Amino acid sequence: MKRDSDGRERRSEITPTISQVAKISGVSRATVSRAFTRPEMLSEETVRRVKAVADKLGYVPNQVARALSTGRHGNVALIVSDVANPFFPPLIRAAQLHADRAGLCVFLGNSDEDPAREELLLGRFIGQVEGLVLASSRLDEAQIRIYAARRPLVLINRDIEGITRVLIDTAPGVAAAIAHLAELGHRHIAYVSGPTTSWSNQQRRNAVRKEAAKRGLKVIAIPARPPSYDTGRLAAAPIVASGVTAAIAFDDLVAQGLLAGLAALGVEVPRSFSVVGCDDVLGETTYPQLTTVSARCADAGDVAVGLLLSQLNGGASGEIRHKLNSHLVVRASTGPAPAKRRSR
Amino acid sequence: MKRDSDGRERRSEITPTISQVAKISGVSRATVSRAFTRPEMLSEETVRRVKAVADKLGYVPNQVARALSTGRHGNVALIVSDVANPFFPPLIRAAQLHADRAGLCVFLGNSDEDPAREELLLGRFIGQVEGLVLASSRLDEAQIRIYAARRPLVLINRDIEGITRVLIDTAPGVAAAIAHLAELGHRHIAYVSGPTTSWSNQQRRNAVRKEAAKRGLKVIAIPARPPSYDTGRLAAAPIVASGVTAAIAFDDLVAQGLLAGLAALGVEVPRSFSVVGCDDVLGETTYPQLTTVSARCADAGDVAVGLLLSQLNGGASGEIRHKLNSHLVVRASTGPAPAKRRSR
DNA sequence: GCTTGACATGCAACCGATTGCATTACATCC
DNA sequence: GGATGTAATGCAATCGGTTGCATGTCAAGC
Repeated sequence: MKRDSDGRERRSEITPTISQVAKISGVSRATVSRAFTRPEMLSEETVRRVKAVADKLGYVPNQVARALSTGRHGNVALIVSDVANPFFPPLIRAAQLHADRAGLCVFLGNSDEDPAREELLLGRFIGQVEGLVLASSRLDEAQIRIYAARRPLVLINRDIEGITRVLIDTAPGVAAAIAHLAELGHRHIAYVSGPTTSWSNQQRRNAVRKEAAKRGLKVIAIPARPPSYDTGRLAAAPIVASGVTAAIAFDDLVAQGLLAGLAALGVEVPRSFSVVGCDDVLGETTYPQLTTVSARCADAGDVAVGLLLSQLNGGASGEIRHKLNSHLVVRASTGPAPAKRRSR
Repeated sequence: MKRDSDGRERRSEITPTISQVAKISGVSRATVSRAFTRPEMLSEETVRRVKAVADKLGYVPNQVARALSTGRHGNVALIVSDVANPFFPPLIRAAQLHADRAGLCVFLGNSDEDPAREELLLGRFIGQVEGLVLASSRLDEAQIRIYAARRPLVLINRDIEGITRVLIDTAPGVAAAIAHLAELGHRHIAYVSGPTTSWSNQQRRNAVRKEAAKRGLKVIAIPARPPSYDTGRLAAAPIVASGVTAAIAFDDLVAQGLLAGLAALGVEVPRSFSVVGCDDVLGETTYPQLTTVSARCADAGDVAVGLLLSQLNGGASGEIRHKLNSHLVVRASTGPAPAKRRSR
């Protein structure tokens, strides 16, 4: 390596190495190494002397070199499909926190819903992490299996047999939402659906259908694709036209758009129409405050990292399929079905 | 290193190394290395052959080993004060994207507004990154200088002399907002203020005062601390009581809360009251859509990484104080001052 | 035919740690 | 006194790459 050639290298001159510490304290490099990693092997006197020298020099063991020799990097990677989607920040935050407590650094990757980009990131990360968490991965199963064979890997909201995964099971919450609407007198409702390929959307749609059938409600499906504020807003017109008195949306963003669309059409919520969201990431900040299904996204991040850690520590690597249940959070966007519509 | 001793090591056996590729393609390790880093030194035929073998084996150069030998890690760190604050995700996303394009991996740190935690993260990152970006750092100046001496470092919304920094200058946008309100006939407005110690809040408050004085508007300040949806909502009552006809909030979250508070009080926006936000992170998803000052937070992330990169590539490391200007985005939460109030 | 040089490739040292296996010194025990 | 054990430390290989400096090959030039 050419040194002294530029600013970066010059900087590293003032970063002391194990050899310098060894020389100054008059011991071998091995001893310095052990003073930090296995001090019980050395005499107290030696440890004290070496550490004193290290302190004076400002020596800190080089993580990179250590990783090369031990294979332990102290890093994990988290790849999400879109940092800016309000579903992810709480998840990221929780994952982060858990990793921090374990002394691990977190690489964050943003796949932008693009499998190719996701794989690129994976390739860059895999060599410098101990494990990976993939949230809402769009990669095909075969690819995921290849990476999972190389490093411990945990999936969030992706259901692949044999790979540790955390699934947010919104079915109970959605069922509760339908029950809630039924009790309020609604007989005819809409499901504003998300991506057809999404595991979450399938879950939610099935839960809506099942519970509605049980309660004798009629359900129509109106798409909002891709799920966003705008597609939610645009769904308002067909929904109102369809004559339903309530709608349950694929996620909070869609629900929020729907709320705006309804307001623009002069439909008052919850007086003349009820809206239920999903994920509970915006609920308190909409007007009216949104009744929604709590998806516990923060828990998902926390649990995923927890499972990863236990796998790293040689925990059982058997089939783990962790389900997070959900519940309904009733706020102000749902109310009794309007009489005139109900009688229709 | 003891191999075969546990799952992790066994896994790494199937991670191909440069030696395996070299052996199979019948060349030296140096040649394989060059096939990836300096292919122009080799014959086309050799490069093709080596790459074919590498592809078949799934070989990817080990970043850690490369970093050890070159001193270049290919990583940068981004530390923010709160991932979950809507201001940051767009910033993170943009920073991420820029780093990605440069082939760099991003460590994300979440300081949770805690200087001690921030320093802990910094210590963990510093040894394995080429540079750092600190957004809204809470660390004291001396600490920041120490780290900046070890690695290229860029600050966002923190103004420390001699350290490269990106400052989001919201003054022009705020001034435009005041002008906008003045033109709509408002004569008496409120500034819903944020944290007193915040650089951004100081900026914004001063801009409001200055422009209002210029236009002969009266301004009162109503605090919303800490800035949040809830404190914004609670500010609605005193604001309405004060008799002003418009308010400009410290950030979008506060503005959104205010919107909700006003609606709860039966005050129609924008018919009888106008609201302006700041940051433009929620504007399109509120109802009514929020008129707000675009703070270009995404640009801040992008520019910060850009500056970091140019510093890494030996660019001028002179005093850089990059200001991002702002502009007003007019949506639906502002309108003409109500006649009855104006005449008051 | 021999020098010259460009081009392609290999050799081996190096980056900064960790760690299995000596080696040394000294105390203990028979 | 010599064998044995144990605690403290050093030696040197290793992790997986990069790179300065040979070395070898072949065609062009004289």
